[in-house]
Amino acid sequence: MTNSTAPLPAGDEGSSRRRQICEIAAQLFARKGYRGTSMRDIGEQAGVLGGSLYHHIKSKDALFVELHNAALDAAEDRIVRAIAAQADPWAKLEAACATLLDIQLAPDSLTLPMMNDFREVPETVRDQLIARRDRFERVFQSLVAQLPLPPAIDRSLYRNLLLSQLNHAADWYRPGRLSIAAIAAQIVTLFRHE
Amino acid sequence: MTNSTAPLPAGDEGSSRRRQICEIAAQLFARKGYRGTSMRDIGEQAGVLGGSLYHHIKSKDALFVELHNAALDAAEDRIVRAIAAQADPWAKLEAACATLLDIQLAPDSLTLPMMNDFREVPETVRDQLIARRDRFERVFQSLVAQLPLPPAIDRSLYRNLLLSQLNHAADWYRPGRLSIAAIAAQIVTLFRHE
DNA sequence: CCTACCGATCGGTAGG
DNA sequence: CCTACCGATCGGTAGG
Repeated sequence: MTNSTAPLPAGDEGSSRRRQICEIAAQLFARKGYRGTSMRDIGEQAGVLGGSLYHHIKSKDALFVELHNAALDAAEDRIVRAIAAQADPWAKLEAACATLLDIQLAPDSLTLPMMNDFREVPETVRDQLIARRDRFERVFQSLVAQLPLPPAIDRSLYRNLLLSQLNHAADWYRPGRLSIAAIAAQIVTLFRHE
Repeated sequence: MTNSTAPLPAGDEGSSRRRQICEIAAQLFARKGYRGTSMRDIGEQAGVLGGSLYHHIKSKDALFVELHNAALDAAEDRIVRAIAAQADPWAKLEAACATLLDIQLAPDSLTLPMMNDFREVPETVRDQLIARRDRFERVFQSLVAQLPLPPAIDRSLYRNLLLSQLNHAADWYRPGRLSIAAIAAQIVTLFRHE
């Protein structure tokens, strides 16, 4: 499982160059964060000066929101498909976890590492990111609703804990020791209570 | 349980004013992050201009490292004491989790929310933070080593997952619904497998 | 602790 | 896509 389908929006025109810039920007944002990435950084990777990028994009804010939402669209799509291939509620959960983990940990991931940057981002941007993320998390809400959990477990907390676990895996993950699938399996083992 | 003992280093001289500045800085760093907090912001809260702070501190970097390490010292101390009050390995784990969670979620927490800022920080600073954090995590390493876990569970992964869970709780936690102790209990329930 | 400033960097724009 | 620049902000310093 790799992350090769680029989660980038279809450009409106002159789109091939624009896509290239978006890919570069996504990679930089993912690696160095919103504030840690300057327009000049993006320009440098693209072989132009920072100011020249404004022919293709409206603003840094708008670019980030666009990339973030496109990444969540792609992630949601992959996860929904992975879930559909399973029948058992626990199998569905594991498929969803393995897919999200794969997205978060893929070495070429231009996707979600920026999902947790909320504090780094201007308020107007933050509101848009949170709205999209909340929608994304509904997939997991419905997944958790179907689990035969013991009544003592709080499902809302359970969902938050699981998502937090998956979304921050890149903080501690180092390639080589355990496979991503093995990690997903261990997480689901931990969360499996009935 | 509150977080009232300020985790701040003893000043060398003129220390009362210095302590005050450190408290203000810790609060701002915790709330807005390393890059999101300017020396001028800290000065404003302290009633002086940004440049005036340099009479009390050497640099922004050094201030952040100092606050971070002092916070970890205080956290480690509280956790070690909480563990010592318990005999059973699972009870020890729950005491440690409840304490760390309390530190991370205390509304007046000037402590660890900055523990996860690693990407926001200059490299030389990052290395120092990581070294101190690794030492902190040894407490949990020994805690996990004492648990009667099923052999299928990877203890290194288990520790990383647990710490990630506790350290990022502030991302989703909203006061009012579940108590911090209740959340800690649910986390330990999830992680309890034998 | 302030005034006054430094060199660097930022997002963004005008005008070609 | 570049040149040339804007106003703002940053960490930090000299000199008092």
